[in-house]
Amino acid sequence: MSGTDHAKRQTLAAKLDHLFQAVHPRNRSEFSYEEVAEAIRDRGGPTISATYIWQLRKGIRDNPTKKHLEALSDFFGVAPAYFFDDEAAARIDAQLELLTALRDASVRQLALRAHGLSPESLATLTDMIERVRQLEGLPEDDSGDRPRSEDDRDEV
Amino acid sequence: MSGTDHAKRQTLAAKLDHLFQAVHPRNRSEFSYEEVAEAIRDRGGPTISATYIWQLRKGIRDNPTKKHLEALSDFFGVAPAYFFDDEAAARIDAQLELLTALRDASVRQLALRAHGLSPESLATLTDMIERVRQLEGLPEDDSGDRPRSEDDRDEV
DNA sequence: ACATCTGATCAACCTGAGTTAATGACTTTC
DNA sequence: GAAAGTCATTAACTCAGGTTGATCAGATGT
Repeated sequence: MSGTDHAKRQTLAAKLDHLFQAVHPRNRSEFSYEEVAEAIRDRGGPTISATYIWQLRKGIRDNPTKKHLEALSDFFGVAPAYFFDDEAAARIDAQLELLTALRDASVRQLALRAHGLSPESLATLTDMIERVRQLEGLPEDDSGDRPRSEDDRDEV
Repeated sequence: MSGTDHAKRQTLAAKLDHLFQAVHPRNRSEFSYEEVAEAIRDRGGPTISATYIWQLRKGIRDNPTKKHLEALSDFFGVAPAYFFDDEAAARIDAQLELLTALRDASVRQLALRAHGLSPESLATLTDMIERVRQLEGLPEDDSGDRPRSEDDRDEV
């Protein structure tokens, strides 16, 4: 809200933590640090130790090198800008949120069945869902976002 | 033109070199390494040595840390993505090229006078300029870009 | 209850990112 | 034309970025 300067409030650790939570294979828990490290090595990236990834996530180390930033952003399927620009991070987070939602098989099913309905019907249904959310005591939606799929990763 | 994968051909050194050439104060030559280092320190950035900036530009060192990338991109007035994504770099380069052109007082004058002319007249004039370029043996233009000014730096 | 495995955390260590100080080339000034 | 200044380049060194190996906590099996 305050705005003397533009960025930096969201720490690297927080962003990386968010990525761990948001992107991981279906019906599995988060990636382990070892898995991430190994996957990065395998796909031709630089060597990176599991411990170091942990340190970054916990905030013990911030300030990784260019190559490690590239490797991590590549692995999690986000642009390197994610770790710099907070605005870009917010935009990407919106997409990640969608992907997180789609990990729920029922939600996925619902989305698939909704495809092809008329705009009017969709609007009505969205209204109804909002009504139900209220009944269940869930938070209101305030995001005016539009999903985009640029490059599907195998894991989501 | 070839396109097995998408990025990385443009080295960090080349990009930094480009920045040095493109952005510097009017009627002055490039910034010295000491000037850049000092300016970065002064504006509250991390400490960075002139020698190191030189090493990065010459390609002796690539792989700077996050903080140094932020500092450099901030100083030159480009997004950090400039050093990562080649596509973003190309876009930003188009803007920088314009700014470089506008350092020439005559070109600036020409641009100002052209403002307000009808699209037809502008098209005709652009054609004529292209003709003159050919006569003078200058390279053809192949970019279909549109300038944008997002944030004017005091030096250009 | 014990053995084994897997993954997070800790602590000691090592390498390369980044600095400092010296050298040389090239101007400028008195 | 010698002195003083500026800036790119080199080489030697320091320290923080990053690794390795050990330890701890929980899960799973027998």
